[in-house]
Amino acid sequence: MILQENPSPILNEHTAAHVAELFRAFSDTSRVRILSALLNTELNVSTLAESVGISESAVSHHMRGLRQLHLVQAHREGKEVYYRVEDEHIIALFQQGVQHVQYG
Amino acid sequence: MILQENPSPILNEHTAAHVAELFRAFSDTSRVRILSALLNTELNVSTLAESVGISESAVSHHMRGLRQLHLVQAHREGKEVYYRVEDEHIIALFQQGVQHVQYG
DNA sequence: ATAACATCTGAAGATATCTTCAGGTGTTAT
DNA sequence: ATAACACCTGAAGATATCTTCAGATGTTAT
Repeated sequence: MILQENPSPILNEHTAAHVAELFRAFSDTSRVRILSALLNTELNVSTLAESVGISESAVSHHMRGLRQLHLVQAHREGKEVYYRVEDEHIIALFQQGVQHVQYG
Repeated sequence: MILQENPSPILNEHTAAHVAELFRAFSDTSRVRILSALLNTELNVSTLAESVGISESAVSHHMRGLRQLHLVQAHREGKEVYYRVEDEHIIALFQQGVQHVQYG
């Protein structure tokens, strides 16, 4: 007897909310530019602010959100705080979105 | 002479905006649930509304946005309109986000 | 043509988001 | 201790987003 398995039932509210939260992290132009700058290297807040063209305060707010979702890691070096993308999985997810836009 | 190539410069405003727009499509709990329901099959608006637990009007609004981004395709069958995910690339991107949440 | 059903649409209100501003914290040098 | 620099934070205003509501459009059957 073969049990009919539902191939992928609808996500429950709780899981869906977390998935939405993850994608929302990538859903802002400034954050996308910040993350694109962090793909290969780690950078401090001032550098990010200058690269993206927004204030250091705005960068800081964005980084807090990304940090809380464990998408980036921060570490202090003297007066400066350097950020880098947390892991390769995040980079792959982000780049897949970029690729869809560029070569999709 | 070897030219130093910048491995991945920051995305320009225009491209970043498009990437953000793509991810924003996946950044809402209801849309995540809608898309999760559409992973294996195509479904009409009433079915989606019932599955997700929102009004048909709300579903319709969401589908318009997804359609405009070419993330889903619609086709009418009599009185009903069936939606399906546009292509495998979109499915892969979405599932990668789900996986990060579930096993990440 | 009319009725019933399925879907779509624009407007409106509640809520969330993003940036700026003003000031706070942490670090280093004098 | 003070100053200078880098970064963080909460509040506030402008803007965007999501759902609901009321009504429109499209389709099928009678």
